[in-house]
Amino acid sequence: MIDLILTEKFSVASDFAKALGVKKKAAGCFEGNNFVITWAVGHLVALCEPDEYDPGLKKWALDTLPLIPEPFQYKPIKQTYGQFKVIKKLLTERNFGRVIIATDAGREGEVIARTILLKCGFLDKSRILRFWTSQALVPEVVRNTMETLRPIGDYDRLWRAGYYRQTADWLIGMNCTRVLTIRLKDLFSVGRVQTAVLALLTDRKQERDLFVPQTYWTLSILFTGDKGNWTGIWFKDKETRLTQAKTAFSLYQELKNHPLPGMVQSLTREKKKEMPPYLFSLTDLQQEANKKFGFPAKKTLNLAQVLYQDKKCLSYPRTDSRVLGTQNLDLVRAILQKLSPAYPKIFTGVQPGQVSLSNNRVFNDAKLTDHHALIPFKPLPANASMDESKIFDLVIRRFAAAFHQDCQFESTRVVTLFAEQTFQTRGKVILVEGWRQVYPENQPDKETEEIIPPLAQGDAAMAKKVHLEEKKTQPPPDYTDSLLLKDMTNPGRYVSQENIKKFFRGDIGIGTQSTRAQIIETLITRNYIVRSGRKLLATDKGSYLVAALRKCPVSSVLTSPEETARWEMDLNRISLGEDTDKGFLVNIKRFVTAAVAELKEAPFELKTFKQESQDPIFLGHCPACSQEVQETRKAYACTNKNCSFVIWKKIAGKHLSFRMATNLLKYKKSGPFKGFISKNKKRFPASLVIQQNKGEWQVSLDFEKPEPQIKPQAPSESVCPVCGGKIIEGKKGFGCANWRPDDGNCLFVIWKEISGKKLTQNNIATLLEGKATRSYVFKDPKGNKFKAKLQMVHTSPTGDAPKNFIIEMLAETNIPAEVISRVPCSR
DNA sequence: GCAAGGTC
Repeated sequence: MIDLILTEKFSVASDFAKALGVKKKAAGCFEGNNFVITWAVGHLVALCEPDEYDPGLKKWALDTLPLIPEPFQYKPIKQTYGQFKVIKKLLTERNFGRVIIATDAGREGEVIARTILLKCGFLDKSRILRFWTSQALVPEVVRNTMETLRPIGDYDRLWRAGYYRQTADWLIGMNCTRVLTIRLKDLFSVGRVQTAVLALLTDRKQERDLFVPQTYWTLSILFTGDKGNWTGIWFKDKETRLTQAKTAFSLYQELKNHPLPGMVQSLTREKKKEMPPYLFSLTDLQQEANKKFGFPAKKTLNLAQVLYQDKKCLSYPRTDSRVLGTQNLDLVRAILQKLSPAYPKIFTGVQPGQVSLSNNRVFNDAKLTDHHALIPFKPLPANASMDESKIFDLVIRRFAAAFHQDCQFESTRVVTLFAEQTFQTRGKVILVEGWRQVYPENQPDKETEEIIPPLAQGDAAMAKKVHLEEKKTQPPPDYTDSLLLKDMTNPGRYVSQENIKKFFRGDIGIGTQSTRAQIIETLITRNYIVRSGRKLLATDKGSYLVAALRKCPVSSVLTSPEETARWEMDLNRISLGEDTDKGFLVNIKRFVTAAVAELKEAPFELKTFKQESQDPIFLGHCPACSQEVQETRKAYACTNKNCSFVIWKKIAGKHLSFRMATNLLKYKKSGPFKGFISKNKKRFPASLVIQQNKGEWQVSLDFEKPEPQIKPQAPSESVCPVCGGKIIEGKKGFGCANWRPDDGNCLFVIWKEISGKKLTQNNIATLLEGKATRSYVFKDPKGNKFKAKLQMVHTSPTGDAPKNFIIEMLAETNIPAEVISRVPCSR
């Protein structure tokens, strides 16, 4: 008999095919060796829209609410109908011995499988088995798990929890959105996740608006003694702040005029350890990329998806886990072997002893969720973009760090007594770098780090200088993607009850890995929040919605992360079978009915909202004048008023996406694309080019065969990556034309000669594009020859200096490989 | 015109 295997996505199906020796690929499935392996594309089946129950519900009207379908119905999703048909055909036309469900091991995976089976009318549970593992699907894991298939009935509870999640979200979303939109006369979407997240943002805004900074003072003394200098900060009862001006100034005077030396009162040295960070979950990666590079959560997800799907060098990115399964030890060994020679500096400190199952910060089955942590599979392919390589770099460093030893340091605390007051000095000396050697840029700054002389108790301390500093208390910071993701993952801090708090920490969040980035974008498109630089700020419209809901005792629950996370906890209990679950949906229906009734009657004050101005997003630079090009309603147009350059969004009947326009600007040529429509309504393919026509820069269609990507021929056709100015040739380098102080004093330059190698114009053009050159021979200062590639990269160590470029010299074997040396792009 | 959850 032949068995059917159904996976959640194509990549998993191909893992199965490999493990089970199935070669032949039929339409929409693999077949051979007594298996047919097919796949879903995430959800293939969705809950019906209101008007699919009743066409009358197309119109939004108060008297049709609440909408509570009995029973709920499912429909195949249009976009993936093709794959649904393949599965349906297999299930109905062929007689399989067993149907093995191998969707992801979690609640949504169960929903995906069950709704497909339901919609295909395949209900013979005796033949359905569940494949269940969260380990990385290397062939051995697939084969082992195939030996321990479970009856599908074991997962009925999980399916029920998933069904409740799905229907509860539908009921809350459809009903509350409709009633509020009608009552407030403007589109106001409401949902279990989005509204709770919005409330975090509006609360933060309010907190900051109402914040009154308090002035306080700190006092410090630069002490000097036989052994050297150290700075002590005044403290009393663990408090270093002086809140009264009078006290602060009189103490300052007293210390300044104090004639006698003080002495070292106590000195404590403590050895401490810091364990390596956990491997990345998606949210962790998004937070880190946002902090380091300012990437929005969605951008990081997209980049990771490309690295997983196209470049195949990262594992599946949408994961909640920070650990791997114990069956993946050999996989880890193999990966380390592949990566170590490619990135020797990063992997040199890996401890073989840490690559073992006793390292339960890495290998921990109990902490595995649907997927395992995000890890690298192989070196980054050479065709990766700069942004992709940044993400990859974060992941391999995390991976390497996990197998290093702890960082060990000695922390020292000195208390100095002076004028009967106490002063503390803290120092930290790293004894064993351990995993921190993977993050050289994060080392404490040698110059600012206090180096404490080898003091001993009783040493005399002379005051060299007394320093009084006035400071102000700070409000909590505005949300960024990073901070918001953190609070969505860990809403524990919003929970008042201590016992629940524990459970929330880590285990329960608002939204899921796959959707958190999307939720942020949804709030933006609904005009509830705006992006301003790296910040995410609630708009008046967002604050108005939250305030309106909070006036209503029942509906206000939606604005409470605590309450919505509690629902999530109930669902968890249902999936574990720890709860009689009958009440859940009844309660949700009761809630929705009460909320709708309340919102129908509530006395709202109507307000209208203008669309708040967004920070414009630039596509690139204008070929005519080098100013920024920006998206408008109908076009992508130059922001310079005196320049008429424009790329229309519709050309010959075809819509140009933001991405297409961006590429077109960057390479002056993009495509070919299908789907242009001629005057006699025929469809035809063409490329888009930007070229000069009678002195005017224009977009036109090009029917020639596609050429490989066009590079700027000369550096002078490129623009300065710092300020967008023209690049001009100087004696020793190509630099920014805006170098004069009056023009912006831009100091960007690429020197014509680097370590003995003279760069060609082509080299410089390549560098300006952000790409790596081919390998050349260079000479170090001692005259030794070495081979390397050059690539210009963007450095922003603290996030405060966004426009700083350097040229890295990369060892020739791999990209982004070992950086041998760096040359700043600055005069 | 609406949710949240998958995957692309």
